[in-house]
Amino acid sequence: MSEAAERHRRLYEALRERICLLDYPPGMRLSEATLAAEFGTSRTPLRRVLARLEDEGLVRSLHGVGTLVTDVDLEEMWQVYDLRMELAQLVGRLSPAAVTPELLAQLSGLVERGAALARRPEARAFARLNMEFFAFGLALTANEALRDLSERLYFRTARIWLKSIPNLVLADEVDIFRRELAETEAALRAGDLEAAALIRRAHISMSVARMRG
Amino acid sequence: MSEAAERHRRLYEALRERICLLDYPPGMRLSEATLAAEFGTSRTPLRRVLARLEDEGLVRSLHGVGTLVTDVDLEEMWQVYDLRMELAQLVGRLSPAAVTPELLAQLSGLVERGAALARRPEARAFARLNMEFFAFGLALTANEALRDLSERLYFRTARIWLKSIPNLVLADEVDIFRRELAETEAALRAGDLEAAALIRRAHISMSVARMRG
DNA sequence: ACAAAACAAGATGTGCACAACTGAAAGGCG
DNA sequence: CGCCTTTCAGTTGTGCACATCTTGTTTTGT
Repeated sequence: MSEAAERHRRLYEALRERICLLDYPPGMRLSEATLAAEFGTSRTPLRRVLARLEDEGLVRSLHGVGTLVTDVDLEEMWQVYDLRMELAQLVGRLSPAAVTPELLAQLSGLVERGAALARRPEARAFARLNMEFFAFGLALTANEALRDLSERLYFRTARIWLKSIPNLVLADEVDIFRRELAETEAALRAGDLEAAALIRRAHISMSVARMRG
Repeated sequence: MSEAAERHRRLYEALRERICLLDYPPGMRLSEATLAAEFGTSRTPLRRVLARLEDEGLVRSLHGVGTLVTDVDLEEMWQVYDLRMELAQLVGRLSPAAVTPELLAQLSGLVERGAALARRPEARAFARLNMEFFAFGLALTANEALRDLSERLYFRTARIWLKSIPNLVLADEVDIFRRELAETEAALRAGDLEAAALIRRAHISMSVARMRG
């Protein structure tokens, strides 16, 4: 990968994470000049990154105003969740990947970190772990288009989950998440990818219900 | 919409159409300077458009070489078609729209143009009609994310259909397309959006089978 | 004659200066 | 005091010059 592409990916993932972890809350004004200075580039490559984030709906640039972090429209987000659920289930049906020992080992690592999180619950660490579990789920399908679309939708909705945490009981959420991890591990040990996908869908559905309630 | 955004959309749609109608065949080298001159802008806004096309996988920019129209990797495309079929079916289930008289009138227009196409079959006109029918299909769901994703995938695969036409019998394809239009019209007149979605999925599936065969 | 090196043309990537625009604060006036 | 106007600081958008890179050609040395 070229040096320019490398930098683009680095900036893109950094900004996306800051937005999705609410370091840059909805409505916040990002300054191209400031960000460019922070990352040690000029505005030009940075603008290339912001353009991508804008195409993906995470920011919106207004001439003369600034680049604003988009707000999450709840009604639209529930629709996105509807779609995410369907895509999650498709992971089990479209080009399912082989369940390798490496994959199981990776999942065991997540389970362990889930246990650590239960001992000392913390929203931000939870959000990160959640992201990693999502990335793990993507590895279960070889359908690249499905992975791309799922990722796109995930990062589009990731913020509202973190935003809902104050209204929920963090410890309960961690417990539920750990159960999902355990269930997923059981399904994968049995080599049943479709079951794992259904579990994922079920948990997304229940998570939405708790957030809406 | 701002003037800049308007121009962006205009350039984007123009280039996307040229790529998908094979005016710009895979492998063709686009010159930023030439395109900018044609559209009467400088390279800067044009590069913003090319960046978007690159993020969507339609072109690829190589430093020192040029901006190349991507080739369609068949194995990947069949995966995309798998996904398109699922999304097409979802249109009937996720936030189905109301079947309005305007919608039916629009479909009647397409049926009429299908009849005209049958009298004088022509690949390019067929491709355009196909695109419009696709756009019509999107109007059947109110789920904006589903529309976005479907559109993305459609334009990602549109080229291989046009590329396969020489291996198929154009008149037969037109007939099949007209049958799909008629079936869709029947389903919508009955107010059965899910049936219309299933018909769409079935025809995508059969179309892929003919292209692969 | 051939191979390797140097050159040239042309492409995208970058940085900078300026244009266009917005929102708020300051100032003037009834 | 209230309201309109003007000014101003700050932001994104644009155009241009140049850096960097690739490829094909030309030149040169053996």
